[in-house]
Amino acid sequence: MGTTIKDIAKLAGVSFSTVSRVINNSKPVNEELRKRVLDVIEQTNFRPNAFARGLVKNKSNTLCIILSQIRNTVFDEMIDGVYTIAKMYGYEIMLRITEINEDDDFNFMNIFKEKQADGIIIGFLYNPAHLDMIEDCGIPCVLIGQELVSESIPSVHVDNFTASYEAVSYLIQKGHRKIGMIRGLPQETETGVKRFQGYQKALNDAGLTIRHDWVIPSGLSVRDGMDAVKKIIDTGENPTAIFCATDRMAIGAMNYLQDIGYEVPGDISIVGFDDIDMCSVTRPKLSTIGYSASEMGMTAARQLIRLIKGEKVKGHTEIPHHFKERESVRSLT
Amino acid sequence: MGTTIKDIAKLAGVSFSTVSRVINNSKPVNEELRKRVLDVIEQTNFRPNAFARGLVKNKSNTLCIILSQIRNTVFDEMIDGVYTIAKMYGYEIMLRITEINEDDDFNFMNIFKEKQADGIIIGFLYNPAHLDMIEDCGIPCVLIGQELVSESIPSVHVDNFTASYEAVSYLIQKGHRKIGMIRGLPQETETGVKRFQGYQKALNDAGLTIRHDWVIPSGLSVRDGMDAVKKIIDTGENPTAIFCATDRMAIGAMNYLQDIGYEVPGDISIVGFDDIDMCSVTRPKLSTIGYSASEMGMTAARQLIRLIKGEKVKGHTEIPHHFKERESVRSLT
DNA sequence: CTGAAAGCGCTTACAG
DNA sequence: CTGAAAGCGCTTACAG
Repeated sequence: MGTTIKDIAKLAGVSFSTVSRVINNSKPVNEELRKRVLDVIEQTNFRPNAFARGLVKNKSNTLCIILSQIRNTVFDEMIDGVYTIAKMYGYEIMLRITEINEDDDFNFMNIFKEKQADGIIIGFLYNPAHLDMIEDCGIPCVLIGQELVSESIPSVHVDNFTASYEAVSYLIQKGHRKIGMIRGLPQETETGVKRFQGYQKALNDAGLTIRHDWVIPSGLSVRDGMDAVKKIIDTGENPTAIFCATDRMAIGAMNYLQDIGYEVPGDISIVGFDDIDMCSVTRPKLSTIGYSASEMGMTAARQLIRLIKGEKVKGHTEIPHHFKERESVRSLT
Repeated sequence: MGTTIKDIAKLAGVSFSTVSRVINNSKPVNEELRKRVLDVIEQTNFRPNAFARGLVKNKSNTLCIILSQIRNTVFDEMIDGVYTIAKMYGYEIMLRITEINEDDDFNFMNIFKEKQADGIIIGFLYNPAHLDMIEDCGIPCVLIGQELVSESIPSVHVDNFTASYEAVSYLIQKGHRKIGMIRGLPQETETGVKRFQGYQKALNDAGLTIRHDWVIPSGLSVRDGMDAVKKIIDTGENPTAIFCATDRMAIGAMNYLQDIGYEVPGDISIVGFDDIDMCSVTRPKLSTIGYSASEMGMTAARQLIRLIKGEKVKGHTEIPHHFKERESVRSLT
């Protein structure tokens, strides 16, 4: 358990500089010595201490991912993507789940200062002002899923605004005029804001006005979606369609409506966002906006690794989206 | 960026031993000096290098979680639970996703040998023989979600066997005699094996024989569930009920059956396992076995931290389960 | 190609 | 209560 390079050196009858060299393949070493060292390492099952190595090399070979939450999001897929790439390049992954409103909020930078990670993928940023601080520190870092504008910090995301615009325009094209929205809590994510703005723009462009009591800020879970539609129904007048900022909300909404005797899409049409696997399994199947979350994760990881290596990185990468027409929207025309 | 303890010491006009002492609160320090040091730390935004600290203290304050996959599982909730507790005790979290059949398989021990983590939560173990090696190494480690027997390695899991037994017994009690199962790939998890054994026992106890062409090994996703149920239908004779090892499989199965014109539960009843949020949102709502995955994560984290601290830990913790009766089972009596 | 030495940034006995 | 010194386990110039 406490084997060190010195032990290996002694057993192999060489200096520990030599051991280090064969471990790192950093300098040519006589074949015979190399073999001796390798044998001993094999036998003792030796692994060099990452602290000592990190201390001198000043890098940890780990990537940190900062999230607000892992449940009810599409982050599991993203993490999967990040992991796939990280592994290829020999990086480990560290997770940091920072709840909103926590003092912990900006402390994630410490993980970098402490050298625990070589770079950070930020899936969530409460305070955009922090961007400046990150820029100043020169920390290798990429934003994922968010569209905060920063010249120097790369980001990977879908064009939430356009995607939402298209989805709502689709509803309008299908003859809908009374369109509500279940949106993310505006304090929480830029993503949520963009999705709302796309909705807003689509309505405006069609000459429709927003009914603010049909726009419900909500948490992201199925349960939250249920609660949110209820509020819309409680206004006493129903929209003919509801655009939801996430599929989970949409599925919750659909479920609640059906539970109280409405037909979807007969009475009210529903559109979601994310295209999670459950969308094709609800009745009716959910029309939604699809994109690849794992692709997002992979791209973000690639960018970050380049950044760590000091390479130049293209500023913002857009992950393609597409509207998935299924069964949850009724044509009114 | 390169601030060290020495810099702080110089700025505060004290020795760096003193700086270290105020940082760690390890020894009494004169109030005035302490304040001076604290001020400088505040100003410079200093954080001690984790490598150096880890090197001397020989601990990393991080917990590693080993998983086979994060998608299509209940691991996002578990991770959430682990995180909650880890944070309370000042631990960071490191993720390791080890695909099955990888040479990487057992290499996860390296992460411990390299001192990257103080302990490991194993959510997946390909080769039970590895348990012995873990025991031998004396690595603080707890098994989560798995029921591999080991005297010395604690585990946290639901009683998969009993839970499955109860679910299938419920079906039998409802008058079902022809009961199929969509199970996990037997090579993959102990969990899957236990769930199958519960099914087996329930059938045996009721004097029913298993029709092996109605038992389909399958991946865990919705899509996999669809494919699996197709195989059952393709036998030409239908069971009246199908027990599925995960909700996702169950939801996929239900969906496929409905797509090809069957009624659930009219023609075929379906039962799942996990009680994910989507269960109450399908039509019909899915009857399933519920338990708290985040509770599992929390318990595992607590056990692991105790283990790390050298405290005695109770061997195996069972997370309670309960059958959730909803709408996907028809009574045949 | 190889070894002895310095140093990475901390913590912690050891003196005082 | 405080400082100087040793040491944690590596890597990497520096000589040879």
